[in-house]
Amino acid sequence: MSASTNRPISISSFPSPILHIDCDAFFASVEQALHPELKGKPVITGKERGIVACASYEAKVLGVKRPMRLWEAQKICPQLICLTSDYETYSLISKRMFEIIRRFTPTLEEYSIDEAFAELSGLRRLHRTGYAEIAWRIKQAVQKELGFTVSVGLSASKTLAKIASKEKKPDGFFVLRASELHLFLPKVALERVCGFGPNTVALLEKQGIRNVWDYVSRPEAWARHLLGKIGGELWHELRGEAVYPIVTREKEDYASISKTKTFTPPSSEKDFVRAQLVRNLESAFIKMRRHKLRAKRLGVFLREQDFHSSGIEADFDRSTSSTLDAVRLAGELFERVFRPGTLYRLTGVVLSGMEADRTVQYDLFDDVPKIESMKRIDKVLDGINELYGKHALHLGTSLWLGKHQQSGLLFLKRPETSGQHVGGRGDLPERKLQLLPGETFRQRLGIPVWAVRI
DNA sequence: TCTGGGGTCCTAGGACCC
DNA sequence: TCTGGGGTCCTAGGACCC
Repeated sequence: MSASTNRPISISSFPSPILHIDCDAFFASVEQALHPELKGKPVITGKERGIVACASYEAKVLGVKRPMRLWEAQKICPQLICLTSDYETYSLISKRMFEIIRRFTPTLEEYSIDEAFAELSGLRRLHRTGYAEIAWRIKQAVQKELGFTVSVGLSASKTLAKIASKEKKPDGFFVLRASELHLFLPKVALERVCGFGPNTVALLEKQGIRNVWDYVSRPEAWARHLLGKIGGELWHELRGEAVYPIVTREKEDYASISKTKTFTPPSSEKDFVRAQLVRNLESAFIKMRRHKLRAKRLGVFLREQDFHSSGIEADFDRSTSSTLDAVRLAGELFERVFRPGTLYRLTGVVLSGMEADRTVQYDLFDDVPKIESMKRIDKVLDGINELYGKHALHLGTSLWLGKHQQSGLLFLKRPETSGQHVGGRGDLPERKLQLLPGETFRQRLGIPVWAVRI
């Protein structure tokens, strides 16, 4: 179908003008704005993870992409400047951007650290100009005050505005009127729709859908049947009928916290994989406690060499913020997921059912002294780890000790902190504790390890 | 895109209950 | 009793996003 034969979708041109603003290479741009000597140079962030988290346009031009491995990027581009991510600064700049946009319109959604949606309806009188001009002024204000470019799209729905902002990236400005959709959408590839991932695109192509116009030309019922709820919603959004509202209230808390880690080479060694999992569990709990939350539910998953993953979830007896509390359940779930002989490349934990860790409601059967003691242990643990680095003090289970794996012990791997005392109640049989004196670990691992009985 | 890490939401099918 | 129909809740997995 050629564009000229398409009939316009008959709706007013801007029922609710929606702006999407998207920073260009955000992390790298912030670095360049803050350190002018980096301007015009190929810069990436993500050094601490060994991957390219964000590449400046100068780097992109030279073929550096996300998430390329660092050594690969440096091979392509020897003059590449690699920086450690500084999320605190990025968040600060992000907040400033949102504040600038809020000077123009209060209806703002902080969609991600470098993206926002805003509603402009009703603002023409206030600003004494048209929607496109308001959008242009917002772009100019942000760029002037932050010192880097952003791309702006203006259209009739969030989905269309997002397509529009990508249209001329970087430093883009694009107004997509609903009255022009029949001319524009035939040129838009399916994968440009936020919500159409690789699988959906493949499915649509099998149905003979080759671009977004093809999609919106089919009946809504067809879209809903093929792709479910989201299929129907996007069908409307792409026709300029806004379905998704601008969510102005700030996201208050996490719905879930997860930690995953890939290890190479893949392993089928059960104790090793379990150690990786428990390490993730520790990290997730540290993060959760930092945000003063506790979780009701724990999920555990393993990813195989071929990227297939499987996992299960279960509830804790009561919601908890204590790592020690969670180790046993994590172990049980692990036993149910782990399949001998399978090569795994990643473990992950997901904490969900989050609530504020304030009011403690002990019920009749809770072991109150034990809960209190675990809370004290966590406090000491977090304190020491803050002082000496993450995982300086950690659970024995997250050390890989081959067949002599133990849980319920904490290990301190810095000799200088050996004087620290961790209080609490022991709940392991005495003989298990005696099996593994610190000296044994020291010999086995060749690093100073201090077992602390709990 | 042969693939890092942290999130959200949806759904099909099973369990369980009238 | 092997035979309905239907509702709700849960769960594992999928898909997608940044």
